[in-house]
Amino acid sequence: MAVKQDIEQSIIENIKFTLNDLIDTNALEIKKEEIPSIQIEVPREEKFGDFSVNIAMRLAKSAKKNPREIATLIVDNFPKDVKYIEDISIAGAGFINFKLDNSWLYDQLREVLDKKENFGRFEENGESVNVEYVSANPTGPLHIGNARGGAIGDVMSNIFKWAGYKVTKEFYLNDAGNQILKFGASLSARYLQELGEKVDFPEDGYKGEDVRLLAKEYIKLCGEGLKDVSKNEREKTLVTFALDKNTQKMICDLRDYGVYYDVFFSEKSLHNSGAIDSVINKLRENGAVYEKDDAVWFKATDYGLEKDEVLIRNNSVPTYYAADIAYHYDKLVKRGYTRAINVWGADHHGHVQRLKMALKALGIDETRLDIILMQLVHLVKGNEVYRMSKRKGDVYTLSDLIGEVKTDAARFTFNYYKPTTHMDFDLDLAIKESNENPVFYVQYAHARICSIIRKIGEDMSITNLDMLDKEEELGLLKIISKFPEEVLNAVDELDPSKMTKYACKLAAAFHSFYNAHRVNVEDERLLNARLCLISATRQVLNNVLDILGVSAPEKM
RNA sequence: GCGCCUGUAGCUCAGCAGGAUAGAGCAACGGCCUUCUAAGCCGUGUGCCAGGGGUUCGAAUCCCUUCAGGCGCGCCA
Repeated sequence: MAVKQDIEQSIIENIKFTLNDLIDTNALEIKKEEIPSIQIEVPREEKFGDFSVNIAMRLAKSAKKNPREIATLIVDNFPKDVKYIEDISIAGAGFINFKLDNSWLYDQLREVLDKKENFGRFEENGESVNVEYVSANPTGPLHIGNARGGAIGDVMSNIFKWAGYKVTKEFYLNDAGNQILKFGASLSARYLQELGEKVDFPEDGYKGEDVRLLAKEYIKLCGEGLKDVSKNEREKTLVTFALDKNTQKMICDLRDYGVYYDVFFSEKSLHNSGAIDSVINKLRENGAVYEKDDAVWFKATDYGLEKDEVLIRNNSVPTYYAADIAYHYDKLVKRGYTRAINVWGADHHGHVQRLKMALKALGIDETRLDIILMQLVHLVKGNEVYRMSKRKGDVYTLSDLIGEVKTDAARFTFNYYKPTTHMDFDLDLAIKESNENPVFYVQYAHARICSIIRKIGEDMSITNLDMLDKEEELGLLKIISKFPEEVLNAVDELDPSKMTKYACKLAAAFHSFYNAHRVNVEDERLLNARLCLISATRQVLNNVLDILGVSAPEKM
C-alpha cells in the first residue's frame, strides 16, 4: 500500500469515526445505515487543499440539515493530530478540504526509492486473468486494426500484471470453419492457375496477392504433385502449408511490434477434441438447447436476447459461436481463470451478449468475462481512404506500419486514445509528424534525467528531502504519488490510455521542474535532495514505459 | 426497424461511480539557452459541452427524446 492510499484510508476511517460519534451523541439525527460510502477526491484547484470530501452535502437530505452545518460538525469533531493533516477547512456548498503538510510527499519519495522497479506494482491478489487479443484469421497478413488490438491487449495485460493478477496472454487461432474452406479453395485455384490450368477463381475467395504467392511458394518447395490429387486433398494440403506460413509470419510481425504471447489456442483443436459436443451437451442438460430444421439451437431468447442461435448447422458442422462457447468454457472452467478479457473489434459487438448468455446458461458467472470493444481504425492517407478487406487484398499491414512508424510511436499512439474512440489514423501525419508524437516528449524527459545523472553521478543519500519545497518540486512529487492508483484505475476502467496520459503528465511535471530549477547546485544538501527527486522520477517513468512496452532511451 | 459506440476549443482528445471558475496537446502569437539535452519551459486567446426536455441543493456527467457520424443485426467469423 502506497503512502497516498494510506492517507486516503485514514481520512475515510476518521470521518466514519466522527460521524458515528455525532450520531451517538444525537448531534446528527440519522441512522448509521444511512451513511453513504465516503468518497475522497483530489480537488482540481490547489487552493482547495490536497484531498476533498463531499459527505456533508450527501448527508444534507437525510439529516435535514444545511450541508455547511454538517461540515462544521464534522470538522469540529474530527480527531486532532492525524498524521500528515495540517489543516481542515470548509468551502463552497459544504466541501471539507484537507490540507496536508509536505512530509507525506517526502515519505512518498522515500517509498519510490525504496521499491524502485516495483513502485506501483501490487502484491499478488490471487486472481488469474486470461487476456486474449488480435486473434486474427491466419488467412492473411495482420492489418492496422490488428495493430491497435495488439497494442491495447498487450498493454492491458501488463497493467493487470502490475495490479497483482497472474496473467496469460493468449491468441485464439481461427484455424477452422468456413473461411478456412474458402481460403483452401482460393489457394487451390491459384495453384492450378500457376501451373497453367484454366480454372475459375471462387467468387467469394481471397483475392489478395499473398494467396498467389503462397501457391507459388508451395510449388517451389513441394512441386506440382497436387495437380492430380482430389480437390479435397489438394485444398487440405495447401491450407495446412499456408496456415503454418501465415501464422509464423504473424508471430514474427507481432514480435517486431513488441507483442509476445504465452498461448496460441487453436480453434480446430476444439472441434477435434470433442470439446464443442461436450459443451453443447452441458447446455442441453440445462435445458437450453433444442432441435429444429435439422440444426441444433441455443434458446437465447430465454436469456433476454432477440433470437435463438444455431450451434450446429444442418450439415452437422458446429458454428463459430458454438466453438467460441467451448473456448470460453475452456478458459473459465477447465483452465480456471478467474477472469477473461477479450479485445475485440467493434464489429463483433453483436456477439458479446450472445456469448455471455451462453456462459450463463452453462452456470458460469458471465461477469467473469469482459470484452474490450475497440472501435475500428479508419486509415486515411491525405484524402484517400483505405478500405481494409482481406478478400479484396487491399490491405495496409502491420509490417507496412512498423516499417514506416517506429514501434514505440505506434504502440504509444494506439494507446493514447481510449479503446472506444473512433480513430482516424492518418499515415502521412503519423510518418511526417512522428516527432510530434507525445511518446518523444515522455522519452525525452527520461533521456534528460539520464544525462544529468551521468554528469553529476549516481551517489546520493536519502536525506534533506524537506529542502524540496518549491512549487515545481512539490508538483512533481504529487504526480509521482499518483502512479499506483493510476494502475488500479486503468484496471477498473479496462482503459490502457490512462497509462499514456499519466506518462505525459509525469513528463510535463518534470520538464517544468527542469526549466525552473537546477539539480547541479552548490549546496550539496539541496543537490542531493534534487538528485533523489529526479532519480525517483526516472524510476517512475521507467515503470510506466515498461507497462506500455515502450523503450526508455538514455540518450536522444 | 432494432441494438452498440461516438458527438466537448480551429484540429486531435481528457473530464462522464453528479460537485467548486469545463481541461490538455497540436496549430497561432509573444517571451526564455555564455552553466545539468530548446524533441524543452513560461505567457496570451477560444467554448449554446450536438439540439430539446426532465431528475435535484447542484448536470458536460444520470433519465427521456431529436439530430449527425461509425458499426452490427447470417446455419460468416
